[in-house]
Amino acid sequence: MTLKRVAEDLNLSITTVSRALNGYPDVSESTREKVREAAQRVGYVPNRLAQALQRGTAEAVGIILPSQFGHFEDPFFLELLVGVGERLHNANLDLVVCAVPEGPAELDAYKRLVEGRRADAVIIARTRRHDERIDYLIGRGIPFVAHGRAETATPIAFIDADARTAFRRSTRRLIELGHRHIALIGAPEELFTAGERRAGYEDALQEAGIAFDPDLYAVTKLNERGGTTAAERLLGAARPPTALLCANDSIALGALRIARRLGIAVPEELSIVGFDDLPMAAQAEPALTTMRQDIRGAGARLADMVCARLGGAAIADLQELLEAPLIERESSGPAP
Amino acid sequence: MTLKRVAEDLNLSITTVSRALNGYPDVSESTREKVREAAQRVGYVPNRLAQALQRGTAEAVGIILPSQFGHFEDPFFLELLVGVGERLHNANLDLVVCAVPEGPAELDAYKRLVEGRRADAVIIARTRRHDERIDYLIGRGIPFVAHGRAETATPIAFIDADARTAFRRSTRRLIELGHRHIALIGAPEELFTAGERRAGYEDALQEAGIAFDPDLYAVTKLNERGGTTAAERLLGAARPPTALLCANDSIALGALRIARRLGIAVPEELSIVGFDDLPMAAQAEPALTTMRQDIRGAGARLADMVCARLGGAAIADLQELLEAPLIERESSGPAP
DNA sequence: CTGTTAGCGCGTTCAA
DNA sequence: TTGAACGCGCTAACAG
Repeated sequence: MTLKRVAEDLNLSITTVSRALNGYPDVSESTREKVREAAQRVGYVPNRLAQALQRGTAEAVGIILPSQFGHFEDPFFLELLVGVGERLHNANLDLVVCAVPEGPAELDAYKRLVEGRRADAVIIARTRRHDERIDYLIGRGIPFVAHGRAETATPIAFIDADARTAFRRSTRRLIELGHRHIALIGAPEELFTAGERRAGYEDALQEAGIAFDPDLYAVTKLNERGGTTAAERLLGAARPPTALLCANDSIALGALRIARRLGIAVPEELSIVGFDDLPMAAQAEPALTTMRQDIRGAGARLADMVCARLGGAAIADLQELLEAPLIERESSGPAP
Repeated sequence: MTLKRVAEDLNLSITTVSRALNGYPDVSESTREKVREAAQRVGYVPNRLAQALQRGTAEAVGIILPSQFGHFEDPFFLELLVGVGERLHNANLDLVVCAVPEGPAELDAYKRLVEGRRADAVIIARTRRHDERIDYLIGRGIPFVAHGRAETATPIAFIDADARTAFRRSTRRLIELGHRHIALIGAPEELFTAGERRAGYEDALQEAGIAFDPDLYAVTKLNERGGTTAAERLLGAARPPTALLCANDSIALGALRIARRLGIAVPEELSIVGFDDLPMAAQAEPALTTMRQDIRGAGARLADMVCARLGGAAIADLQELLEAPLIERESSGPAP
C-alpha cells in the first residue's frame, strides 16, 4: 500500500496525503481526518526505504558483533545489544547488526555499513588502544559512539566503566585483608581497558609500598579458557599468590575451576575477584566477588548518545565514565 | 559518491556506468575496465537504500530479540544471532534486529519491520504452540523461517531440535540406571517445545510401564530462578524424585544449586539432566549431563533457509529436525 | 488550503 | 555498444 493509492482512493494529490499524515499545519482538519481514516483502513505504512532515500539518512545505526571461532560468545554482548536495541526502537531507529569473525573483516563490515549508506552512525565495543575502526570513522567523519575508550588524537564520544579506579579499590581491599602476593590476570594489552586495569592494580600496590612483580602478571583472552591456563601457571609457581585479580568474570570463573581442581580452598587459601558481574558470577560456587557494570544500562545510554550525536550534540558532552562498585561475595577473604 | 559523479568524471552516462559495474554483457571490455578503475579510485559504493527501493526489496531480514525485564538474557540468543548474522553477511543481506520487551509489543515490532518494508523476510525463535506471530506472517504472505515448530494450518519452514526423541532417550537412560521416580521440570506449556519434551518423557515412562505422576511434573520459565523454585518444591515432597529432567540447562543449573543447598549429593542421591549444552553446562560442578543442540549451526542453517525461501524454494524442502544427542557428564548416575 | 513539479540514487526499459 | 527517459515511494519547494 503506497501513498499514491491512498491518494487515488481519496481523489487527492499524493502531497496532500503526505502532509496530512505528517502533521503539517497547512491542511484542513476535515481533510486530515479523512486521510487518517483512509490510511488506517487500508493499513498504510510508509516505506522506510523511500523515506530514508529522500531524507538522505538511513534512519538506522549499525553495530558489529565480532564472533569468535570455536568459542562461545561473551554474554556481555547480548546485554549490550538488548540495551541499545530497546532504546533505539523507541527512537524509531533501526539497528543493523553485522556478525563477522574477529579480525580484519571487522573493519570491512563497518565500511560496508556506512559507505553503503546503510547506517547513519555506528556503535563500537571492546575498543583497542590504537583502534583502526575509530581512525577510519574519524577520518570519514562518521558519527559513532564507543563502549570503551581509546588513544586518539581527537576526543571521541564514549561510555566506559572506570576500571582503573575499580581495580585500585579492589586491590586495596585485598591488601587490607592482609594479601601481599596479589596476581593480576589481565586482558590482551591491545585493549584499552587492559591498561586501565593494570594501572589501577599498580596504583594500589605502589600506595602500599609493594613492588610490582612480573611473575604475578599474566595476560589472556577474555574467556574462561584463558582463565584456566593463566591461573594454572600462576598457581603452580614456587611462591603462588594468595589472591587473583581477574580482568573479567569469565576469566575468574576459569580460575575458580582450576583452584578447585588443584584442591586450593577459596577463599580460605586463595581469594578470587572478577569484573562485570555476569549473571553466573552470583551463581558460582563460591559466589564470585566482582566489580559491577550495568551493561544493559550502558547500552541504553549508548543509544541515547548516538541519537544526541546525530542531533548535533558536541562530543565533549558525550563522555561518561561509570563507577564499577566492588561486590564482595564469597570468593574473597582474609589472606591465609 | 554516487553513480552520477562517477559518470561525470568519465564523461559517460549513468546507465553505462551502472551496467559496467553490474556485469552486463553489452558493454565493451575497455569501458568496463575504465569504469571499474574509476569507481575503485574514488571509492564508489552503491547506495543500498536506493538499490533496495529500485528493486522493490529491502535486502535485509529481520529478527526480534525478546528481552526480559529484570532478567539476564538467554545466551542461546546470542549464539543464534551470530550464526544467522555471519551467514547473512556473506549472502550480502543485512540483519536488522529489534529488541523489544516480551509480550504484545513483539508482534508490533514484526509489523513495523515488514510493513515498513524494512525486511524482506523474518526469522522467529522460541515458537509457541499457537503463535500469533506466525499467524500474522502467514496471513500477510511474508516469507519467514522459524527456530522451532508450531501448530499451524499450513506447513511452515523451520529448523528444530527433536526434543521428543531426545527426552525419550534421556528418560530411558535414567530408567536403565535404575531410576523409577523421575521428575520433569518442563517449559511453559504455550511453547511448542514444551509439549515435545513432555511427550518424550511420557513415551519412555509408558514403555517402561511407569505411570505418569502429576506430582513429579512442574512447569517454570526457562531460566535459573525457575529451576530453583521448581526443584525446591519437587525435592521437598514426601517421596522426592531420584532424578530431575529439566527443559533446559538454565533450569538444570538452578536445580543443581538447590540440591547443593539442601545437602543432596549429585549424582549419588539425585541425577540431574539439562538441555542445550550451554558453555556453562560443562563448567558446572558437577559437570552437567545434558542434550546437545548446535545453536550457532542452526542459526547458519536458518539464514540459508531464508535465502532459499526468498529464492522461491518450497516450504516442504525447508523443514529440518535435528538430533539432540545425550551428553553424559557427572550430574547423572545410578539410582541410589 | 491544495496541486504541480522536482529530485533523492539507482536499475531498466526503449531508441539510437 | 551507448544514452535518454522513466519510475521505485517519498518529501519539499513553489505556485495557485
